[in-house]
Amino acid sequence: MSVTLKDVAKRAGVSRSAVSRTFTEGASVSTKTREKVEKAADDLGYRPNALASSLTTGRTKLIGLISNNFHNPLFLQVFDLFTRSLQDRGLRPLLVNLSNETDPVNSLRLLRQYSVDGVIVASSTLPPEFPLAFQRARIPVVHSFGKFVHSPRAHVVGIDNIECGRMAARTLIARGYKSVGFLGGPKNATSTIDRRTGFFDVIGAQTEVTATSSFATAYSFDAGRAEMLALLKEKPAEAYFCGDDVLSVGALSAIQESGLRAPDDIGVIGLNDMDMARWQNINLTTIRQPVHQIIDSSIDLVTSMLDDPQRHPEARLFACEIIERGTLRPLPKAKISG
Amino acid sequence: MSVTLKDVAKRAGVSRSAVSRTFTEGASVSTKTREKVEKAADDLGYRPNALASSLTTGRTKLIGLISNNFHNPLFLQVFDLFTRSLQDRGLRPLLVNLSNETDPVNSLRLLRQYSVDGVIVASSTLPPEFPLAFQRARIPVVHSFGKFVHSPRAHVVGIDNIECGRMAARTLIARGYKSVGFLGGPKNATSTIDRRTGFFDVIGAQTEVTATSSFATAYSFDAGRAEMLALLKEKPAEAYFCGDDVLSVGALSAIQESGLRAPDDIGVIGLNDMDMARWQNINLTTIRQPVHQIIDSSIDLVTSMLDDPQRHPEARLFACEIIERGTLRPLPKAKISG
DNA sequence: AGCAGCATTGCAACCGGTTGCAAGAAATCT
DNA sequence: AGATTTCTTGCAACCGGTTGCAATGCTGCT
Repeated sequence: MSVTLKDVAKRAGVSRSAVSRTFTEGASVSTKTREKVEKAADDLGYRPNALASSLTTGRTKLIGLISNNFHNPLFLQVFDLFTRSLQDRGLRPLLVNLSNETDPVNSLRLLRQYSVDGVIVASSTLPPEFPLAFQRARIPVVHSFGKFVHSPRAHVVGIDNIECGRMAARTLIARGYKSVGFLGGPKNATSTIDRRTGFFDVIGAQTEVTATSSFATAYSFDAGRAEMLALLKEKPAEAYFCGDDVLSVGALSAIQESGLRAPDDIGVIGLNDMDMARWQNINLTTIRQPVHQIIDSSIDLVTSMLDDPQRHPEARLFACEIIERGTLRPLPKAKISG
Repeated sequence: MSVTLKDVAKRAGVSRSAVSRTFTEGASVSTKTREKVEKAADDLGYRPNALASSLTTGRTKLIGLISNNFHNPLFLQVFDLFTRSLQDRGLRPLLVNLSNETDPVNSLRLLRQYSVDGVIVASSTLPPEFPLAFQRARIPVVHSFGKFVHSPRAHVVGIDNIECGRMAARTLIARGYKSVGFLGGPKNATSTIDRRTGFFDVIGAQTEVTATSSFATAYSFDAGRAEMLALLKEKPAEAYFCGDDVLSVGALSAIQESGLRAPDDIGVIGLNDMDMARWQNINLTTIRQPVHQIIDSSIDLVTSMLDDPQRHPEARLFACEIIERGTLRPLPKAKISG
């Protein structure tokens, strides 16, 4: 069938070990044998079988990439970056889609059977307990886009959702909105809870600003639209902080469908800065998650754990940034003191 | 480190073969040994190492999933469905991102090293030659979303782009548009070429309809928008068939930004029916690709090749469907004869 | 009881590699 | 040149499983 070590060894007239060594970084082979072997390998089109070697080396270079966010446009970027960065480092992503089941046990079993070197859990909606199952199995794990906690039990890298809530609130206040709303995702998602907490941290300190909060049933267009339509039936706030960009677009759609306009009638600020947010016909003001850095950092962490499995759990936070576009009214002109 | 066959064998007081056999479908083991082994395995938390067994069985249950479409929202659905369907059949997707390089050689090498059982190339922009590299290496391969040809050299499943072009043309004609345009993706993409061919097949037969064609530099929002802005500077057609939904949304954005409206001033019909197309604030009339069926069929094909590697190459076509939404003017009322 | 026939089991070889070890070859030193 | 050190190399065992084969145990039959 396929060309093996033995075939190359025979053709080159050397032992199997010699062939193995020519293909092993830093092993002791003379230039003469190396050349013979390389010639034979080239002739035969030999490539070492990564799986067979993993048996003795204990390294597969496979990284489990687990996610349940297959409906959020941001995650197309996320997958793109993850797969590219992993590839660039000689690692291969083994993708696990958690859409059906949130049971870590199955995916753990699966990834153990394939002896992945490490696991990246890429999800903002999975609880911090999820990655712990991998940790207990001694599999290096990083929770990417996970919830920040001060003393994490497993590595987590992401943003500070509480701080994002604060940023959103400050942004709305600075623009002079007097009645504002929080439109979150699912009530029990940690990201929703944290973003809301930060939002009310700041709003609560403002006596002249009133705030409401409501929750969409999912981080989806439909849920955002439905929730906003409901809000529009009552007296809506002047501006909303939506817990996510897709939610925001749903809300914007509801606003437009009701014959209103953003930002003139109602302001909206999202979170994520997904690719579509910058599209001119959406033009969403939002809070950008530094996706690129989160991903690079996650991969750094997981690879560093390959060398040092006992590495102490760490939480890495990245700052977010307000991206000014067209769905919030502009800042009032600064008063020139004189 | 991890629990192996030997550990279980020792604890159960049987040979390693006995353990192996209890975990092999259809092997001969007495109920008594099976029970002993299962008990021991449970106690120890044993799971067979899939990679080790692949050495002797020649099956890894790994399927290479290769794509270069990490910027098209449709592909988030595609990845979702592929990963789920593969998982449901006990197969694991090994994802390869071709964004950087279109060189099949590297990915071929990589996937061979991991002895994948089969490969699915999921891309509408890669040439039919690409999958052939895998075929030559005797790796079962299916080109999903690939170009239809009558005597394919490798399995291909997708839609008939020529027919889609025809459908688009007929749809525009039926709505009474007299000047229409084809707004394609990259000039040399096979999908663009075919869609254009079909479109002009039908339009060319109509004497009273005039048609133009132009090409965006990529299947992207920006490219679609840029191209439409350019078209709007001259005298634009009454309606456009855009080679893709993202392109369509870009075009729609350009139309709106120019103070025009769809469908009142200019009609647009897309292709794909990505998730966002149905969003109320986009509401794109488009041609739906039966993504679900294409994917299921692709997996069927690739798995059937595992059993019969010599299976004759086959092209599977799925019919597309016009999805009526709000970016084309309605059909004129049928005349009631009487 | 004796025997044929089938099911179960362990041995040992194998899958495609890696690696510790000792022996032989080459290089360096005195 | 001879002694010593360092490089190379092949042998053989091993990684965690699978599987053909022959030996054994069990069943049912006459």
